[in-house]
Amino acid sequence: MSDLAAALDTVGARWALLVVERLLDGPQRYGDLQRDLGVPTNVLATRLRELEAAGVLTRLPLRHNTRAYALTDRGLALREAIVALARWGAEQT
Amino acid sequence: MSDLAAALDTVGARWALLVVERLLDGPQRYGDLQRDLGVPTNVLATRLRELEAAGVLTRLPLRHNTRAYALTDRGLALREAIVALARWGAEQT
DNA sequence: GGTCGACACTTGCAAAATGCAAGTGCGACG
DNA sequence: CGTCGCACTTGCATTTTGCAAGTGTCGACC
Repeated sequence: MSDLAAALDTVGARWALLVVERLLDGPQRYGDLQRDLGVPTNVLATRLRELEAAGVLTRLPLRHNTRAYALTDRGLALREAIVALARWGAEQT
Repeated sequence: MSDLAAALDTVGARWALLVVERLLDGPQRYGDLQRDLGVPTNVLATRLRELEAAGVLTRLPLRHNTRAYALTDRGLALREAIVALARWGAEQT
């Protein structure tokens, strides 16, 4: 499997990169991600589980039933790729 | 819609970026893409149609019922993003 | 002139992913 | 004790993806 295929295998699912992009601004809570992105709640829960399993993000317990999601170093390393893709998306010629 | 969401809207579908990556090496024929990538033929046909409609690639007629797919400038502009993603995928720490 | 093979798809259908709406558990607060 | 906010889960319809087989066309060969 090529390197690109490997990358897409972990962050190629729908909403995955958008979640990571949102977390580039710092840790966010579940409800914030849901409202900001408009992602269906069950899909968000699935993605967060997958991205955590892939070592892209971690859960930070805040209070009782409140936690925040934060990028790991591996997650932060996606910044370049996300910026490149976003710039391409902005060039609607 | 954010720039990233716009980008993913056109190249976020499964196999789309892998097709583009393959075309970075130069124009390829349908059968080549299919064999090299292992993508299901109906999905490949759909992606090529979508990517052509999005202005990412064009069809080059070669002989009778043979044509090649080549990236447009807009398609070539994806190189940076693809390289960044592939490098991230290669860093399996 | 008929047959065969290569090429680029299309079609039919099953499986998986996604989306929507409603429901669940649980601690805090009144 | 009841209600609220938060982080999910669950059930089900819709869409996407994948697999296998079939179609049309043209050139080469017999």
